[in-house]
Amino acid sequence: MPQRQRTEFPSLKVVRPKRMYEQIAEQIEALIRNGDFAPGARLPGERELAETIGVSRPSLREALIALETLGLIEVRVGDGTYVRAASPVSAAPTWIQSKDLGPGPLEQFRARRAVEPACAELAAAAATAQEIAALEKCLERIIATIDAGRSPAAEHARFHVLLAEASHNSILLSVASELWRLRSGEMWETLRRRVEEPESLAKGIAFRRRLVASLRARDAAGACAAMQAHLDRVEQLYFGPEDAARAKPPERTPRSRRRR
Amino acid sequence: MPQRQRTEFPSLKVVRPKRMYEQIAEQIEALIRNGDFAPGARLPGERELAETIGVSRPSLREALIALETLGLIEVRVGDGTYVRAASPVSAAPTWIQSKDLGPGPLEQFRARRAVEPACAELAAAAATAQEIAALEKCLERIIATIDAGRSPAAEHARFHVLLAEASHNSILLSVASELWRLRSGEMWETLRRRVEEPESLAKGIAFRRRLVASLRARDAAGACAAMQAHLDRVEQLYFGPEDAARAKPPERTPRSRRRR
DNA sequence: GTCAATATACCGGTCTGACCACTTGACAGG
DNA sequence: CCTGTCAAGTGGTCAGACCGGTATATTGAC
Repeated sequence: MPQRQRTEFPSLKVVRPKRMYEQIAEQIEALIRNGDFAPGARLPGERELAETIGVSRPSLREALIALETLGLIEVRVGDGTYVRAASPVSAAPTWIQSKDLGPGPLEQFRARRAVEPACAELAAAAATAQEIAALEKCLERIIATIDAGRSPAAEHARFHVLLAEASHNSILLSVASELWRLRSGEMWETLRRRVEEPESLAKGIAFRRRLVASLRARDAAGACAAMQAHLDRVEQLYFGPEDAARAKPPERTPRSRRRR
Repeated sequence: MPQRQRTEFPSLKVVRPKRMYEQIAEQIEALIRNGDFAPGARLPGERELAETIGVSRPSLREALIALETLGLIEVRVGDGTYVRAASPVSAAPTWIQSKDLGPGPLEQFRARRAVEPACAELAAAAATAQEIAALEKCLERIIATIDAGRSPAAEHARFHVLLAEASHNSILLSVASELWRLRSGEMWETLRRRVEEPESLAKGIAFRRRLVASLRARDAAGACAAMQAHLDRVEQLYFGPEDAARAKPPERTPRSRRRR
């Protein structure tokens, strides 16, 4: 049962008190993942559930809304709350995971490696003239930024997100957006310096020119290959040639630390 | 301002009434994305904000919790609500997008095509013995389910999610989970029949055996190739040989229709 | 008997108003 | 100048109430 965080001594504060709705949400998610509530099953009514857990209806409601936002449950007005079909499949602990620190650089890069060639390939087939023009415009802006002596990191990100848009695939787009969003974090700051040298930047521009040309020519294979080559080069820069896809052991992440 | 969904005539019901908290969340997200509330800025107090928008505090709270769950804001107890540092990159309208109908089957499949070979490749390098054992156990369950004359769809999904887990890449895992979750929706019901014929199911089993063997042998290229071949075959079944990566025009999706 | 219209019980949606716990910052005392 | 205290403001939680929507049992007509 959720415990109200007591403050026996005002100044003794070990952990940040978990809000009621978080505790309830975790508890319900556990029940769902445990199979106590099967997919498609109907949860007890809000009033009943609240009483069972021992909290007020507003608090329970907040938890349900969090779970609904995460896509674990579905609330039907006037009917009831149902477990979404998610459970047998997604073993990913949405709630817990969404609260923790993100993946590391290498992990991000591996995902890029999977997604971006596909973006390039699809974009070659699906991109509209406007989208290609937008990519070219972005490329010009990258050049201008470099000429001005500033870091083109943001423009680079924009270029790749535009490319993902041009693929007309919403899933790839959302993954690419997320990857480049993560990449703007501080973790990459130091890594980035290695790439931001004149020679490397010039190669980046050449690659992007080649890519845009492939898109214009509707050359899917060429676009894909260009992206592959680019990622090969970047991987060398970032992670060195030894690389070797290290398989770290499961790595217990204690779930205690929180962002802030 | 949010409008209470009126029912002028009981039987005239055009759209499903949007719940208050959804309207409020959209509104606040729009304000954030518009820059009216800059990252790091503090939102007005709950009481004040509720009065400004013209809703009750509980409703406003529900909206804030939804936005917090999505990671757009951060609530500090006893202090206030703050806008999280959203990057300039992410153009993805989290809230609105997450509530809409998902992408179509072909779009989903294209994403699979990008993600799953990478999962197989990485898993060959990173999978632990337990994870490979779990995959084998799942494969056995698939066979048992087929022998029992039932559809192995859920087990198939589980197999691929387990594979994604074995890749030890949280991003690929979350994408794969999402893809297979979408796939359990009704949209695929009819499509699926084509694949669920004895001959096809047998090929699926053979592929999975081959894949697991590649993992055991730490043969990344082999695992990747097996997955590629499998996806080739499945693509034929689902979308026919003509395929040809049609570049549908932008396709205005009116965002009106809702699941259910 | 079958089927459609209706009545009703149940359920989620929303609101009011209140009290509690926490954070913060001003202020008085050392 | 530093420190401990206190008060104001903020989010957290609660209880209870009423509303409208949904599903189902009921009733009526055919």
